[in-house]
Amino acid sequence: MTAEPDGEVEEVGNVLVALADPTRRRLLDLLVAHDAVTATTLAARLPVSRQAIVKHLAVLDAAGLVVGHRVGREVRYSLRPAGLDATTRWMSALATGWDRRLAVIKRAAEA
Amino acid sequence: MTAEPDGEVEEVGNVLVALADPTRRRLLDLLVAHDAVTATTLAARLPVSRQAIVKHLAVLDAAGLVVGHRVGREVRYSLRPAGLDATTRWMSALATGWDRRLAVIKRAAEA
DNA sequence: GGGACGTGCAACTATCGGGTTGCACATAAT
DNA sequence: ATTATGTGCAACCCGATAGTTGCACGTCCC
Repeated sequence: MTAEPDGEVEEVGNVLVALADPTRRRLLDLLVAHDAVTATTLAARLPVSRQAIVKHLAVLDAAGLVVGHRVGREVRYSLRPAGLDATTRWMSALATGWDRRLAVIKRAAEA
Repeated sequence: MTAEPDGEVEEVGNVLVALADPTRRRLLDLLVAHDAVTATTLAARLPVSRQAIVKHLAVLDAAGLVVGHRVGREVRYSLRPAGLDATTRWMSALATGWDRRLAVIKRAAEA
């Protein structure tokens, strides 16, 4: 009914899963502060091992929220703002959908 | 620095975790279509048992996305649109924060 | 009262996800 | 050439979670 581009729904799912983890959210915060940072550097600022960070970055990358590009022997990770777009849209659409639905119910209740 | 109301961040986390599960999302969709529905009814429309549904509804309730009120021997569940508000705000703030940050970086790169 | 229907609680299983350690490999730096 | 630093890969541990089944209890209907 809403004419979804189909792959969109899976993309949103990936982003939601990615954002559901607190360590991953902290990671994104760190990336806002310092762009193009290496996994090792990030690990120094969080209470988990570098490999844990790498796994998290892989999840964020799969969700399209982050990219890593190689510079010599190190890999610098950066944010990817466009990765949030679809999910932000999905979420506000959900919210307005709920509100509209609720309005209908309320109106019906008053009849 | 952003003067968060503190408990807000945990609330957002709960909502993100709740939305991360596909079955839970389908459940919310069903609730948009039919308000004030019982867990048994919902179970009939999904490929999982009633108890699984009940657990999911408990998670959604803890996240503030849903409420159940008792009517006789049955419990009817309804959406709770306000539960989305904080998370929606959090997310668009995140998006605009990223964009601003990116703009700064771009400007610096051109200098 | 007695069946039917819906809910609540508990135990149990199995998979997934976040985290760890250990080591091999590649790229700098001296 | 040797050392140091950073990445990549694999095996493993453990707690959380999505799911199940089974049964007891409350409530409506005849």
